[in-house]
Amino acid sequence: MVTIKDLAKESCVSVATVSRVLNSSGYASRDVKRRVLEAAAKLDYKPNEVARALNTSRSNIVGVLVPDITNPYFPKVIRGIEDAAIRNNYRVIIGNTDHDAEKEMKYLEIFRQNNCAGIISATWSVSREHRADSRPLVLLDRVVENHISIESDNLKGGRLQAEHLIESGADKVLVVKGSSDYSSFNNRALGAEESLKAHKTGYDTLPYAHLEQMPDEARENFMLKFGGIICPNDVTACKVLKFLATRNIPVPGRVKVVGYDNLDFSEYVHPGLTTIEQPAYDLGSNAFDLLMALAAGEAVESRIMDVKLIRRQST
Amino acid sequence: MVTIKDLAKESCVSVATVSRVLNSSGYASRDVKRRVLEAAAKLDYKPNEVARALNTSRSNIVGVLVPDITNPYFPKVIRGIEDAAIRNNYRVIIGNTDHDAEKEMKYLEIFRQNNCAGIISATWSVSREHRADSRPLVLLDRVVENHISIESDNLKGGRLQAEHLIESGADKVLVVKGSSDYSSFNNRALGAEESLKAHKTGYDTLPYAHLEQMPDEARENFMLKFGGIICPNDVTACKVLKFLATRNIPVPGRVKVVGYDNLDFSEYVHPGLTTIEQPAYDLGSNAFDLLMALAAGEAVESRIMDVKLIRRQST
DNA sequence: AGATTGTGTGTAAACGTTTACACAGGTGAT
DNA sequence: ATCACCTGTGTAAACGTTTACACACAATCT
Repeated sequence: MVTIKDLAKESCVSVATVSRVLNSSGYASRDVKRRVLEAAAKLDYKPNEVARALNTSRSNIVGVLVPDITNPYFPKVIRGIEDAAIRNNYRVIIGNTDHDAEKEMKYLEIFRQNNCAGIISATWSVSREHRADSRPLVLLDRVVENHISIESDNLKGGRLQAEHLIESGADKVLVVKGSSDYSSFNNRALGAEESLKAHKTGYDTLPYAHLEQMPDEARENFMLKFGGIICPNDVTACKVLKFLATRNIPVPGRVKVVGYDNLDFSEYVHPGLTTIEQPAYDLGSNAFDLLMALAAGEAVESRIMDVKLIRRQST
Repeated sequence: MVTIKDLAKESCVSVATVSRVLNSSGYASRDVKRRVLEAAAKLDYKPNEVARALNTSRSNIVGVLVPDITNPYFPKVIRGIEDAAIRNNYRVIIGNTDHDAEKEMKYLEIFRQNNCAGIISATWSVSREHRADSRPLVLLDRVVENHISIESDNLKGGRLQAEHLIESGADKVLVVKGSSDYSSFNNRALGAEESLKAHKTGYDTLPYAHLEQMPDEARENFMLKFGGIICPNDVTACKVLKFLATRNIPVPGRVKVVGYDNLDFSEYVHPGLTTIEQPAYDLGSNAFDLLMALAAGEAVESRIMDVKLIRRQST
């Protein structure tokens, strides 16, 4: 491994000077600068990030916490973070928490042990434990008092879902709910209910978990009471679509279905899934930008990103 | 941050002794052991991984290279790696290479700068550049001479696809090919063709890229020449399914479709996709185990994992 | 002329570990 | 009694950086 010492020897200056030239901090004469830079190029010098992190107590690694990378919503978000990170010469360590507070804490500890520069978290119980830690933190898709967060406009998304169904002529609507642990799911349902009430459209709500455990016969009968179904995300919507197809219930003829997320494969199911697009990738890259601003001590504000309706054949 | 020095002070021994106790290396009296361990518990000491990595020139981070985490096949693999890593007190840094050799090199450099313990790579051009590096390397889903690799049995998978179609009574079969840059895709097609020949079943092959750019009319007519379609992966299969549904071609009545991967959503498309399941998660965790064995200097051999047919309604 | 300021460079400490080496005391064999 | 060896502990160097501090010299100001 070629170190700063090799450069010092090669260019006949001290390591301090080399460091200063490389980081453009402090003074250096034209000639010395040239010599150091040439030596660095000649020896193909790359600074050791570990040594740097040790010295400055701050690595260029950011920790990212997600419930489960296997959930198809997250890869895009992560890719957004990763790309932004690399552009800024940062790396990303991902932790899957499985909604488990203990795993979260374990990862937080790991991030600390690695002198991570900051944390982006899409899971829920962090904030309390995080208080002991002074590392910058950006919350993704969940809002907690006194923390910077970034999310998409879930209320609006919910409203769009409902309005679209109403416009498409659905008489009575079923609002399928996601896990109530997440503010994002709650807000989507809230937005939808708000619109349905405003338009005086009849509706019912039901957590997906309940729907799933109903026997097929009962589930079919229950669903047939509605002309439109609002789902908390596309995965759920696809399961609903699948069920309806299996029971030979025409979509959108008999019942219309609208999802949320606009996952890649929502385009490929049949009928194509009408859904709300959230800018998953941008959510990730903006989260990273916020984190950097935070780390730089800038005044930053939480951000809400816009969503839009994607019309397809399921409505 | 509580350091080894604090422990030394607290338990009235030198830092060297503390380090030895903590790592169970070298001697230590019963009493000293107890005092150090108690101090560590009392102060909630966690070793700083950066300092350790600097000293030993080996961090407990492994680098993972994938083409694109957004490709739905990879999250499972990565999750497998991640879980195995955490179990062994390792962390994972992921790099998306987008099949770009330059990005690969950049990530390899980054891994080096971070004193990474090893590399798991699912991309193609690494091996040549890697030679300068002595870091342990495990190749995933691709085989290269003189490198340890792990993959699923693509030849067998291809055979299973073909045999199943033949059994289901498909007269003539279309083998849709994936990118020829990947040995995995090539082997799948090879296995399929092998079986088709053995059973004297007529077939044709076509890269998916070609299929995709045909006008709808022509594509329909072309597809209707076959009773069965073999796809290189589930994403492709879903696109094909979608096209057939749009053109009102009955599946499996008129044409049967078989995919490869058994992604989560393959169960939720309609009709449910018959496919080959590869153990993505286990591929990942086994890759990590191989890497550890390699790093420990053990003699390890490349591994091939079994695949199996998942029957659903598309055939 | 002397004081002040700006520029350029080196010395050495620090970050938090691990580990080679030295040394001391105890045990058992000769 | 001498030697060898094992056990237990401390000192200090090393890993590759950054940076506080000191110093030297030149230019500018009074």
